[in-house]
Amino acid sequence: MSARELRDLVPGTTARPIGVLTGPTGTGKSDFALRLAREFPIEIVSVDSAQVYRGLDIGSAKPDAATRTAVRHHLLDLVDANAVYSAGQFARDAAHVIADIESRGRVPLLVGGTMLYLRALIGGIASLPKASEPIRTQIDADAKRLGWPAMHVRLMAVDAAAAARIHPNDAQRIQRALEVHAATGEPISRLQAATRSPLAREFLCTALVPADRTRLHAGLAQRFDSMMADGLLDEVRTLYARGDLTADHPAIRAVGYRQLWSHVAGECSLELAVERAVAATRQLAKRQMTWLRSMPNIRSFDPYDAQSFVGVRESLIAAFCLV
RNA sequence: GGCCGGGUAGCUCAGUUGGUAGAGCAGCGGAUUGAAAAUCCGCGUGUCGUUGGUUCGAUUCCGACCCCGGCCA
Repeated sequence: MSARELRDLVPGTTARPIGVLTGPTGTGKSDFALRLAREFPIEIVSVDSAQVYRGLDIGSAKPDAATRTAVRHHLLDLVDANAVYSAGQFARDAAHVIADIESRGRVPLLVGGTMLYLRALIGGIASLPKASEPIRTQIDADAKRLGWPAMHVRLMAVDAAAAARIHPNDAQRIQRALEVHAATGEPISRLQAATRSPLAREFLCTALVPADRTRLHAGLAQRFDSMMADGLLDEVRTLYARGDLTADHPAIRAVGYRQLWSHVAGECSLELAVERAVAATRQLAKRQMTWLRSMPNIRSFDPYDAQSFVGVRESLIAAFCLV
């Protein structure tokens, strides 16, 4: 389908659709994107919650300097490893970067597997207050005293709709809902109901989804081994040696980093840390595939099928061709 | 070769005073709105090493055999 035909199908769409290449970790999304960039005037917009952190290079599979010189990449190395980045920030940053790329006559291609970020950009994310340390500290203190189920009861009193959706054991979401209520006086469920997309654009979503999970699992183990060979442990030691980071920082909670961190901290053997890291990678891939199954209008290809590149290219071409 | 431990879910192990068994991890399914590579929810039939015996009934008791540790020769 040409871009023009697609525009005809979607009344009111004036611009070219935005191409998205996603899929679980370790399926070769970046390689596909780089190949496409040889043929089209593409700039890559990373959709990756770990690659935004400076200092997380090997374990986040961040493209190296040579690759970044050859093809321009965006939304990498945005913040320090001690910072807290977010889906809301991503949606804003991505919208700006896309506008910038297009203003220069180039074509953005979104590449990555952080599905919440993708959803925040495509489907939008409510205008909510950002995280507040003082409020979270207070909520944590109460929770420690009363337990999270009691905090869930408290949430039920101020926001029954949110409480109904959030499990009494889901500390993270209970905390966020209480935080938003404390900061705004409004129930988070009401604010979320007003969600709108920051970009009034169509997205052409294409995914690399392995049909054979056994093969994916073998590939993930292999990829972790090669990250270790590339010096991942030293990278984690360097982060550890800074002294200002803890296991609670989002960057250190990332797959691979978290497990090696606990080894560096003397909590488990390297062998066990590696085994746990590889298992965590499999679990991440599984959760990503769960997101993918529920995403409408997405075209999937098997990364292990040699013909898939052709399909992915065809699938995205309406986003790349100028009209 | 002898003695002692052990052989139960993919892995590590618990348990059944005899009525065919359950935890953690892994795996699988799901949710997902500023931590999301996060967080949370749900899913447990497996020749209870093999084979004889006792018994209404054996994974459980007894015998033999096989395998894995350890000690002794």
